[in-house]
Amino acid sequence: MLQYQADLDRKFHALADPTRRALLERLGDGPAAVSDLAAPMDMTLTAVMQHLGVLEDSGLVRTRKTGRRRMCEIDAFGVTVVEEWIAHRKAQWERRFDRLGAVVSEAKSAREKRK
Amino acid sequence: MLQYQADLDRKFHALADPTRRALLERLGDGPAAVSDLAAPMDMTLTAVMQHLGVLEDSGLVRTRKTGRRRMCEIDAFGVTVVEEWIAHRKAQWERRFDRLGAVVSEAKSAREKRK
DNA sequence: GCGATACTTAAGCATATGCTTCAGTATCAG
DNA sequence: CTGATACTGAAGCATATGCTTAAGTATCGC
Repeated sequence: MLQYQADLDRKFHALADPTRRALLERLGDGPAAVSDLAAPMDMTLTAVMQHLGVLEDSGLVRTRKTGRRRMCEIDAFGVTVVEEWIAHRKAQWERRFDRLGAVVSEAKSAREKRK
Repeated sequence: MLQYQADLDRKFHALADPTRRALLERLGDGPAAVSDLAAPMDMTLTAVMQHLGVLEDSGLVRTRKTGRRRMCEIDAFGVTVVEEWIAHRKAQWERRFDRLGAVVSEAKSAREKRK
């Protein structure tokens, strides 16, 4: 549970940066090497490497070294926890709205009866 | 578009903290005053207020002052952008997997033909 | 009115984040 | 072999974050 929270922390944090989201979008088209990812970015290779480090630690991206290049790719299952957390929250809110709705219609039918 | 990115930044950042996620879960049961939210937390009221400030700035929570109390509630539409961003990414990855699948089956039928 | 309640504001502080530069090390290509 | 390429690692630095304490202000309940 503690580990679960830490995982969500890392994943939401990883997603909370426009550069990292751009990297994920680029990686959505397919695997790429660090320098390919860095080329269009307006910052140093080192900075991009650090962002990739955050993404990898969060489990959203996997990388492996081949020769002198490090290939990066999306870990498609990485976002699942995030998706599920949001889905659960929405379900909770909707249950509440349903109950509110029930109360409202009860009140309404009570008014009907008095007629 | 710039504003869109900043909005995602704020929302993902707001969600990247266990205390703030706990506040959202609590608010999922219905509106509550700041001190009610702070009571079960292991930190000062001021700290909880600051977390609520982050949540409100991000558009995930709305608050209004009634008397000396400040009531807080979920803004159910606040997460929509976040949900959609994730949905779009997943769709992108899946399109890619489909194309990969197509390539694989083309190669396979090419092998079949050679038989 | 007046003390208790519910925030509010400001300041301070330790740590984390997002960058940079610079000096490596490990491949690869000719 | 040798120079270019592709990272890697360590510092350093400005700003942001997550907290705290302390001193307000504005209701509320008796």
